[in-house]
Amino acid sequence: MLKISRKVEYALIALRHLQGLDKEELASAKELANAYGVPKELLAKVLQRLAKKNIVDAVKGPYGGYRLAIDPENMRLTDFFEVIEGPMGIMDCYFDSGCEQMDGCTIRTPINRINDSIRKMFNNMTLAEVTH
Amino acid sequence: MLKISRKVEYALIALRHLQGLDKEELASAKELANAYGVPKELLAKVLQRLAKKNIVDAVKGPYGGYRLAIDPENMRLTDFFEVIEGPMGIMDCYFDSGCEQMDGCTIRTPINRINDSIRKMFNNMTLAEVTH
DNA sequence: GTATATACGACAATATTTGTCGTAGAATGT
DNA sequence: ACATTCTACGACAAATATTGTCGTATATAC
Repeated sequence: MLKISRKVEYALIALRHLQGLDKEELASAKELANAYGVPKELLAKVLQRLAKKNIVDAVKGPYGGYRLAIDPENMRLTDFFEVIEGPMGIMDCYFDSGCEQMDGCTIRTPINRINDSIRKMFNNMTLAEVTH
Repeated sequence: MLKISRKVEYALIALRHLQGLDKEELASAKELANAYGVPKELLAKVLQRLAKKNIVDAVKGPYGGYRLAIDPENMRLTDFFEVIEGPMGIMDCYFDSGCEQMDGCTIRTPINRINDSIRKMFNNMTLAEVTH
């Protein structure tokens, strides 16, 4: 329960690496995958996702790769997580969904309070706190 | 990400119900399952787990069932969650495990900080806050 | 002894996550 | 022009985890 996914894990590792590079310096998916023993294709996909949201810049072609596009100090952990996975909630019914028990469910409200607490917590943390 | 499981959900619903009963009054797994439209066998298993940990009392035989054995005010949410699922951590490497990247992993420390924050949060909440 | 409940392990079905593959497009160097 | 090396992206396969079911044993009430 309450696990973060590999994708998030890979993203954090990659970002931490990018953060250590000189400005403008690039690292390719292949490079990163080799360096950390992580499946290249999957890591690439995660990076593509981050690129789409302008968290990293992607440079195509030979000598291409990725570089950090934002200041980790200014990125809330909530937002970061939600770029990679969907919306973050301790229960599905928080955001969607075809839950049948809508009426019989007696714990929705308290559960949502927990949800809010977690969100609040992640809202108060920046990406920098994880990537160092 | 960060979802609680059905099992926990069912447990909370059941406990909330038990809390509404008179002291000594019992509710059977069947009753609860019907009342909330939840698979009986699974709910039963969860209740058995709670019984084993003396969170509820189990009474066998006809007219048997379960009743609350603790005061929800005195039960940390962390402990409750961990009765039903295993140890709670945002990443597996927190508690076990056969993670290969032990050396290459650069984000273990910060991730553990997050872990601790979540645990701290749940430690400061009681079961009563969810079951009302 | 029969009916009804918990206890519990084994197993099946489902859903989710993780990982792989194939193909296309963009930039670079020859 | 063309080969190389990278990103982009969708489709699919494999692995894992969750959820749900079933069978059987045991305790209790009547």
